[in-house]
Amino acid sequence: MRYHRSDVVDRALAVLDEYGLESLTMRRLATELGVQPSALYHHVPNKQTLLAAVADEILARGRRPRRARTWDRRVVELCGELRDAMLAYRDGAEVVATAQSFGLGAGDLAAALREALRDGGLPDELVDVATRTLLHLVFGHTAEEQTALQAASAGAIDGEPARSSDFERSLEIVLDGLRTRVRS
Amino acid sequence: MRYHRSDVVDRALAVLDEYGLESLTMRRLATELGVQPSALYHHVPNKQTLLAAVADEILARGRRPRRARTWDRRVVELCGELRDAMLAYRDGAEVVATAQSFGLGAGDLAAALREALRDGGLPDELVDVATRTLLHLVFGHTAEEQTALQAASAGAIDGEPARSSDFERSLEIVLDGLRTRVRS
DNA sequence: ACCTGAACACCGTTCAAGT
DNA sequence: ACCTGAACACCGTTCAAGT
Repeated sequence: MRYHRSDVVDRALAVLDEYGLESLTMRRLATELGVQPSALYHHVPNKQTLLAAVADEILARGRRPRRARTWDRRVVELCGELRDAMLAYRDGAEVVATAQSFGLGAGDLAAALREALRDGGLPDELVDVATRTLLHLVFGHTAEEQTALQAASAGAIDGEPARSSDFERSLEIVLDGLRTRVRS
Repeated sequence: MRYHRSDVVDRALAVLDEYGLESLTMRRLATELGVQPSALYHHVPNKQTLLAAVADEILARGRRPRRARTWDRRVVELCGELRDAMLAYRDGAEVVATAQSFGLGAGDLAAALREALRDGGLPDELVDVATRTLLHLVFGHTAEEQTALQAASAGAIDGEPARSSDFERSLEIVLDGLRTRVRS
């Protein structure tokens, strides 16, 4: 039973998806792998790094072809890819958002978003702000949506069901703001 | 040395501001109050509730007169109040954002935002989405800004300094999107 | 190179008992 | 009403030692 780093990350993602982030402990993961907790530190320097790797894996598994031709359709496509990737795993939004807040992860998506905005003719000094605005929106909305979804599936249906169309509508508001600033 | 709930919350906020969220443990707080950990459970049912109360206190201390007359200036005023309130305490953004994600806190600000948007003539079906969009933006931006500020003050100046003007510019993008939809 | 065993320094929470 | 003392069931991480 000799493992590599990728085995540890894969198993961590499986534990996350089945039992949730609060159950994803180093000791629990070790038990799941049939190994002592200390053995994990041969593959990963610490838990934070492991979670960043899990976040990257979530994004990698959610990758899909990007075929939109106009800049605004491309933004919708990229934000949708990010949202769907996070929704595909339990607590995915929280894991990815936290990792990204430490400066890790989502680098590829962010770069692709920036490129779409630049190609669309958004002034250079607005490209970075707009990219961050869009990312904050996707993270914030998806985390809220996932919490609501998981609460609902756990039987606690309190308040609004947080409809999925809200995401698109929120995105459209920001896109309208961006269109105002695109050189014609 | 007999305490009330407000003493516990106040001391928790002091510990948060001085040592950070990761140091705000029930045991640490108990030591700070000169009391056994178990004594805290007389004033608060659990740590999550305590953190929600700390979040509310942060927002309460950040309250300021609201005097803007137009709906869009009012939105800027409210978002600025929220941001400044969170920035005033170490890890404030994370604490408030987390508490709000559990459906607690920021209720007053959210209601005021909703009111401003409705008064501004935004269609009813967009008021809630727009409010959430604005809140996600403020939470996301402020958390990122605070992380950068704290990293910078700790000596680690990596990457961009996350300029404060980005917040206003991000807000303006969303406001432009909203203005598109306001009935004239 | 990868893992075990044992330890260190912690957590949040409960509960009987005291005043 | 508020607190102590003691316990329960955990954490992340380190490090000498084994193969």
